[in-house]
Formats: sequence, structure tokens, C-alpha cells
Amino acid sequence: MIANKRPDSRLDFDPRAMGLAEPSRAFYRRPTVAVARALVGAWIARRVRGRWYGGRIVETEAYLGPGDRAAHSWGGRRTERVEPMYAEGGHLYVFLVYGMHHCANVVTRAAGVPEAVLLRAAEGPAGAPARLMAGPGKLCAALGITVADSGRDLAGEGPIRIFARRSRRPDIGISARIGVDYAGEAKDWPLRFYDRGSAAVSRLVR
DNA sequence: CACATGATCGCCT
DNA sequence: GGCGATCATGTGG
Repeated sequence: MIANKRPDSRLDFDPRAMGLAEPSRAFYRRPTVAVARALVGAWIARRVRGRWYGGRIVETEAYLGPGDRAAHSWGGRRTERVEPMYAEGGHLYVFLVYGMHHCANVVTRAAGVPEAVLLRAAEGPAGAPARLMAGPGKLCAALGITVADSGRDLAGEGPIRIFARRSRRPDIGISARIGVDYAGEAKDWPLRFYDRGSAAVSRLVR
């Protein structure tokens, strides 16, 4: 069992002072691509001992379920690991890749529809290293998110939450997803969304 | 800057 | 038994 890790103290921030609000459940139940786009500019945060730690999401990828060869739920796979993807939108799905890195996903749509949005990169509050969360594994490491958090409800009162962006819309770039060359035709689908103005995007792929 | 490689282990076949 | 929704480091140009 992997112990709960602690977030990087440099990610300390105050969502309330920033006027950030949490989206309703309906936000997450929308089509996955819409959620993936809306999450660019939103904040992912974790509360530990009364303090909030987090960052502004700058890169996401949509994973479209049974028909998407790159998705863990491809072909309707339903194992213990993937089970959180079948939960109602607004839950968290975390898995371990390459034996050492964790990846965090925001589950979308209705219960039983196993689609999700991978959080690929975020930029921390002022003072945090620019590329501390420039990658899905680094994002989880910085926030201390592990498979122990898989299945959590982001829309409830739990320790991991999402805050919607306020107003300014990021200049969003689109590309194929990263690291899914094995996925047949799905490898070229334009399901990666990133903030063109951010220095924390994991890789520059047009 | 563009590759190439090793680390490391849970998951699925 | 093979292979990742990755990352840091090392080499060469």
C-alpha cells in the first residue's frame, strides 16, 4: 500500500481569496471533450491540515471509453483498477504507469460511461518552479496524489477538489495525445488540449 | 536540440 | 511474460 504523500509546500494558495468557485456535478457530466477544454484554466487542489495546495491546469487529454483504444476502458474493460472510470462524472481515477509515476484523471459523463480527462500539466502559484507540474507524473508527485486517491469524489467535500476558471479563456491549442502510439487510429485523434500561453505545458507538439 | 536509455512494477493476456 | 496515458539523465550534433 502506498502511503499518502504530502504536497509540495510551494503550491500553497487560497482559492477563496482568489474568488474561485467549485463547479456543480453537471459540469462533469457533460461530453468529455467539453470537460477537457473547460478544465484548461481550472485549478486542481488538495487540502491538507486546513491548507490548500494546487495549480492551474494547463494541459488535458480526453479518453473516450470503449471505442477509444488508448483508454483503459477500451473494449469495455472493467477491472478493479479501472472501476472508478465507471463512476459518475466528478470522480477521480488515478493509476500507476511505468511502475513509478501516477496519473490523475477526472471522470466525466454519467455513471456507467467510462470516459475521463487526464490532467497532464499545471502551473503553480507565484513562487513555485515553473515546470514543477509539467507532466502528468510530475503533477501527481507535486500534489502528493497517488492510487490511494483513486475513486475519490471531486465534487463532494473531500480533500481533492477542482475550482473552475473565472472568466478569461485561455488560448487553447489542440493536438494528438501524447504517448499512445500503440492505440491504432485513435493515436491521431485531436484530444489533447493545452494553454498556448503557458510555460508549464509538458511538451510542445503542434 | 533531438533522440536513446534505464528505472520499476502492477496489470492484463 | 510483455508492456505501458512517464521522467531524468546521458550522448551526440
